[in-house]
Amino acid sequence: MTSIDPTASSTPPRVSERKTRQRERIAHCLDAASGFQTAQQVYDRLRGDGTPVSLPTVYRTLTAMAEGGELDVRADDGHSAYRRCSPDHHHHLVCRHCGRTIEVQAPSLESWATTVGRTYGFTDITHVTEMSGTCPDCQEV
Amino acid sequence: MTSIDPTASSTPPRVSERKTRQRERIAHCLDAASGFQTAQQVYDRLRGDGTPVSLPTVYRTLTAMAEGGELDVRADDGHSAYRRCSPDHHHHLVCRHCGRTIEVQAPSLESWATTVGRTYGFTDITHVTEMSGTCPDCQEV
DNA sequence: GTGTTTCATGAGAATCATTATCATTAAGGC
DNA sequence: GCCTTAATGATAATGATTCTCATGAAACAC
Repeated sequence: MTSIDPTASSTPPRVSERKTRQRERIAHCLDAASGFQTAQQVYDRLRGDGTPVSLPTVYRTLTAMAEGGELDVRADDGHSAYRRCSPDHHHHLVCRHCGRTIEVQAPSLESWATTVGRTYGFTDITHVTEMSGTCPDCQEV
Repeated sequence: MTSIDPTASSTPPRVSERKTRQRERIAHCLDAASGFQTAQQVYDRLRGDGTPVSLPTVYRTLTAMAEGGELDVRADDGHSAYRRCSPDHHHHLVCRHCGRTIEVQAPSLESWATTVGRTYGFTDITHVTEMSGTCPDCQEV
């Protein structure tokens, strides 16, 4: 009944990612910004640059990138904001005034987190640290 | 034209917080849960308990509590989720399966964050750390 | 280069969480 | 108990995000 026709070309499930101009531009827009951006901001910026793109495409692309681990997501008031994030583990130091973001490596934190987790019987520990402060440029009054 | 009547009683701006049954119940609902809850979840739960409350009230109360620093906010997919959070500084250890949350004190982290921030010229450093893992109860297969 | 397949895009509508409006209710102080 | 005023609830409105489906363009085979 449910036998599969062996002559049929069994197309393996493919999750291809076609390279389109829109995706390139969206990725580039995220690279250029140092902080979080909402989908609407990315959209406005691209339209301002003369890149033809639609809002649904921006949403789709951002969501896909976030699922692929390329982006950090944050709740910014009622809506989501996205930030480029290198795949290797690290932490962030964010200026709370201008939004400038610095990625920080912190090997000592890794072992610390694992130790703390073990204390409570937790395994498979991962962690995220965000630091906020005032950056040098924003300290001048 | 636009002069203000000096005889009018100049009521000073007051920000009082009246104690109502709804607010008590919402706060209690947050205390009872160990993890994040959305406004809708809080609403459903209270209605299930027979507490008469409206969705706008839940939203208003959660927003007010979050602004008052009593709650943590997180983007859960498209909507916001709230979690009770004691006012003194601490960190969280969250089970990624059942959502159970443990608050962890970590004095050494404080000085570490400040040091890292200073390295980059940042001042007034604050930080947030979230650890995820598998709790003992969820490890049994 | 041309044809074919299939995924990505865009325009618009639809969905759904969240917020605003406003009449009504009930705290808190007298 | 009365008064003032903030809180609530019902409903509508807002607005971000997602869905639908027809069209356009990559990727690939020939």
